[in-house]
Amino acid sequence: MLIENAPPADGRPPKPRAKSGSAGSAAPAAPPSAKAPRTARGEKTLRKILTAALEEFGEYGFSDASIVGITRRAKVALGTFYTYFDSKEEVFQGLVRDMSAQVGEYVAPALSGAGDGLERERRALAAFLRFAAEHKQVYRIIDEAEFVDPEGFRTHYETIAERIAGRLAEAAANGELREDESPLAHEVIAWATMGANVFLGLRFAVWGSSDPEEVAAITSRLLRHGLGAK
Amino acid sequence: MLIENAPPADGRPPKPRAKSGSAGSAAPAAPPSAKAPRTARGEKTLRKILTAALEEFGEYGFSDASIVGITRRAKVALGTFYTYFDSKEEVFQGLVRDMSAQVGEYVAPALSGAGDGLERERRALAAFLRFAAEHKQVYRIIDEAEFVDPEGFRTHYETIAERIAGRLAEAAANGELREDESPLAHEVIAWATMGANVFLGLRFAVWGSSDPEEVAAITSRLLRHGLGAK
DNA sequence: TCGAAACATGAACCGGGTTTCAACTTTACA
DNA sequence: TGTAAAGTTGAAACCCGGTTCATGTTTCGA
Repeated sequence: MLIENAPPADGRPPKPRAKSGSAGSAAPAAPPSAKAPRTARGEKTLRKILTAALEEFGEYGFSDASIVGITRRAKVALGTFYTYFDSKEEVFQGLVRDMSAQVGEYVAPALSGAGDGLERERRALAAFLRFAAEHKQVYRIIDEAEFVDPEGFRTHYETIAERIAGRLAEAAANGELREDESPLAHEVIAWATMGANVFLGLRFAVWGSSDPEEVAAITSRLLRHGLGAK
Repeated sequence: MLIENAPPADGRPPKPRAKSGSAGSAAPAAPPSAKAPRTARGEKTLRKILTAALEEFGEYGFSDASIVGITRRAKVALGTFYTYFDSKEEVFQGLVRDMSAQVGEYVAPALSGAGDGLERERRALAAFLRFAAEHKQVYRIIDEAEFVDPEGFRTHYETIAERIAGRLAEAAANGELREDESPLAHEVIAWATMGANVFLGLRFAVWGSSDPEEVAAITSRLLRHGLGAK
């Protein structure tokens, strides 16, 4: 019986995992390791491929999506794909990092402006729900990253959780929050909040389409006052 | 041509989705459509295959998992697999339904006993976290169901959300909860709670291993009193 | 204008995993 | 004990999509 991710009983060779391209947060698109385009034409083609990949992966999911499908959508030849990416995994990774950043950029503006910490959190959720409704493929891709690009997936959520925790700490320092002595508290609350947001997005933006403001308002009351009577 | 699941823009043939076996909640294991074993020997073999499949999928994920891998673990011949299942997708589906039920059964006992509604919810979360820690493969499989068996995935979470919402309604009827006039409120809160629980499981039980009671306690305070000062 | 580097093309290669199947073994039951 | 049904076997057919590569085209700086 398995202990903790014990190595397989038999000697199955571990899957080579493509090393993550540095990518960083430079240009809008996410060019991979050492295959960045050197030309205006190349730049354009790369962007076409990334857009096509987003659609293809968003529609079919990773394994049913095909490179041919991507290049057909992008209206380039099959081989062109390999001018910019080493493998199917690699585009996917590029996409995950790109999309991850995009969510952040979309939500950021909601964080500035009037109101206390919890009010900012409310606006962040509303923004996130709007984003999810408008970009359902992105949602799917980030979810599937758990399996195709675990590192990217983890980084994505850890980053968000840290941001939330940071804001909580700030609000706490301002005396806006009830105190919770547990050292784990901030992190737990951050992950709880994030999980709530993600599932609300899935249910009320991707699957259904309720008013983001209303959903955010209800959740915000929950976060501020809790459910207990009195 | 299919109506639901609108066809892709181009003429790509829609993936045939195996019709879900009735399965129901009869025997412990989840036998598929019309291939249930008729013999003690068969029953045993089926169980071996299901156990092996759980390990294989849990370890490698759906697409990297292989039928050969499953049958090797189960110590049966490759062909035997097809005595019980029509395809790789079908075992996975069977597993999802099985695991979904298992989570429910594990958590159920925590719901009876002393305490008000929110206290029961706290115990449910603690139980869930224990389950997640002990069955990381299950966690992974249910997550991956979003892509391999969307219907099973959706059913799983809708069922849980309904249960939570039901308990909330009950607690509300008992006057235990602050009132929220919005008609959406119960459902939103149920999904928020569920999402929080799932992410807490991922972070503090699957990835990390914090004390379930502590995590549940923090979350419970959040749910009861909120974060607001005073 | 010219040449080298960047880019584009798509047929063919290739490997691996799913699924089939005909022969064989075990079980159930009269 | 006999035999039909249930179950088992694993080699091989089959399929399919990722990846390669030799050839042709475009870009761009000198």
